[in-house]
Amino acid sequence: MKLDDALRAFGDATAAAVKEQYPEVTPQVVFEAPRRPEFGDFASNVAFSLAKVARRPPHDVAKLLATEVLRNAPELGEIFTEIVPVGGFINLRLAPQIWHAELSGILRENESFGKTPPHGARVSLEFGSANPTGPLVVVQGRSMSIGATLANAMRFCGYEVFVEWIINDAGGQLDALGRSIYARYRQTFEPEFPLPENGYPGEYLIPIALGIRQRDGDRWISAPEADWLAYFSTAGRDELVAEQRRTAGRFGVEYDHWQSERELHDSGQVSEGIEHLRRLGLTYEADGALFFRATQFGDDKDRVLLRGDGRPTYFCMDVAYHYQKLKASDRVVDILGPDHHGYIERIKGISSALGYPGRLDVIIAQQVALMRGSEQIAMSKRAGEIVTLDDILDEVGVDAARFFFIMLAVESPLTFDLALAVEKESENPVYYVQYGHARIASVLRNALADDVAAARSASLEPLVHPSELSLVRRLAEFPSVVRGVVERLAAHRLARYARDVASDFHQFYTECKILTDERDVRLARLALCLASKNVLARALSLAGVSAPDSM
RNA sequence: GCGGUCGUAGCUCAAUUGGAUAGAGCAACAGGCUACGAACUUGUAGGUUGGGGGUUCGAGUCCCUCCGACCGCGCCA
Repeated sequence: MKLDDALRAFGDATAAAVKEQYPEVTPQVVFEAPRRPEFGDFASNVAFSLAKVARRPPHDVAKLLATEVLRNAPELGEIFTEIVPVGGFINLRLAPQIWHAELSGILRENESFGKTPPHGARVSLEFGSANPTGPLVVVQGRSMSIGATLANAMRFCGYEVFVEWIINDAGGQLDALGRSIYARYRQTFEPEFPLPENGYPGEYLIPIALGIRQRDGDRWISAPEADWLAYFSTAGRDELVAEQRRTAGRFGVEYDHWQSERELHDSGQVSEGIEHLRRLGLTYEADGALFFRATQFGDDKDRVLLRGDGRPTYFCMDVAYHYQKLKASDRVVDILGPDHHGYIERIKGISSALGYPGRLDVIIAQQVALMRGSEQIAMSKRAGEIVTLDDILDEVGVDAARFFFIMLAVESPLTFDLALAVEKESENPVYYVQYGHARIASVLRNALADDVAAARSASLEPLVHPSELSLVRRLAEFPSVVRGVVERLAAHRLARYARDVASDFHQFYTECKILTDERDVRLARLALCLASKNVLARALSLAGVSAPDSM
């Protein structure tokens, strides 16, 4: 019998017992995994919800239900080695053969274990987006790691996922970029030529300026700004976006769509969004500007769509952009930086206003502070002291970066210790997990090839040691962990789970010799190794981290 | 001032949306390789979940109120 069937059988029997005792209620019997292993494999808290109706303390109700269930369905006693009422909970422990069946299922499904077949639901995910005015920095690394992990987990759960990047190339900042590059261009002729105020002082613009000089020589020196501005800013945008794409690719993150903000304006999608809001009666004019009635949707202020001079605001563009995304998807998720949380109400207001309430989730990825050991790394854009994502990848590698960035819940500020991330020691969680995988691979190398082949269909009966059963139980959690990651948009659970799997494996390894002389035990343990390796590799790959066979 | 997020072991963080005696890692202390990778593992110690009040069978989680930290409050993007 399978685990799900066993739990369903117990749930049905419990529901029947409740019906019998308290005909007026139709209970929902759900099971949760208790925190402490002593409480068994699963527990139900039905008794708590019945306490009021029953006019008896939860513990008595639990006790009654437990005995009733066993009386009505004595065969459950075979499947559950323990059915104990404790303080209102009904704790269940499953017989080893249920776990054996679970393990053979994991082996059979192999790489698709935990995977949900495509069901057609579409999700749009936007993350990482940065202004096209410079290289990507740490905070985008965090946003991309979380976003890409969520995207992987969603695909694994059968969603059709669109990963999007928005290029903020329509505002005044692009003019500032153009002027900054122009200044760098002029400096190749007159070193004293000043950088513009509110410009971008980073030296990364110099190569772009040199490129222009190489192509065009001195033809822009005496030209008026109106002639060169669009040319310089567009050239800068193109180069910098290409650079950002390259970094994202190096980071293992693939985007389905790079959406230019200008394009949204040029294609008329912005006007379309405005018209839509106008038709819904959600706009009004005041002081020569067009406002969106954001206060109707929880914002503390109405927001400007079109300025007094008729130019659309950034928010206006975002309305249009989200309108497109909401039309095309069943769920839309934005991951924004910490300075944007004042923006959440506004953007969620759009979702409701456009007729898609509850479809939009906005996650704020909190700040990342950089350390190297005990030394704090200052980052000041103004002084040009920027630590780029590329710098970090050079220093710690993709695996450590991807793993560190998803380790914490998004809403917690993250301190990224570069020294720790390269440490090949126990305190580095990436190596801990990867070591687990490499260790399994090593055991499998040492085993006879025939044994490994035979293990896939071997009898699992010999697996009775607590550390063996704990490991199986852990592996069996994988599908629900991935589902939890998707439902709660909580990528950190995957990192934590990978750690737990590695930990349970190490404990099993320490307590049980795998390559023993007894063939049936050896094969069963090799089967457990195969399943563990598979689940570990799966979890790591969803996180974008490699699973090495040796290190 | 208004609004948001947060405050959990010495440090860094979890806690399955209200469940049991709040859990991990690191650091500290004491153990374990004539066993496949010791990059591992076992144990000990460490807590009034910022303070106070409330809601109920039950609160780290929900409500109120203080304290503290970070952030937002443009016809910027």
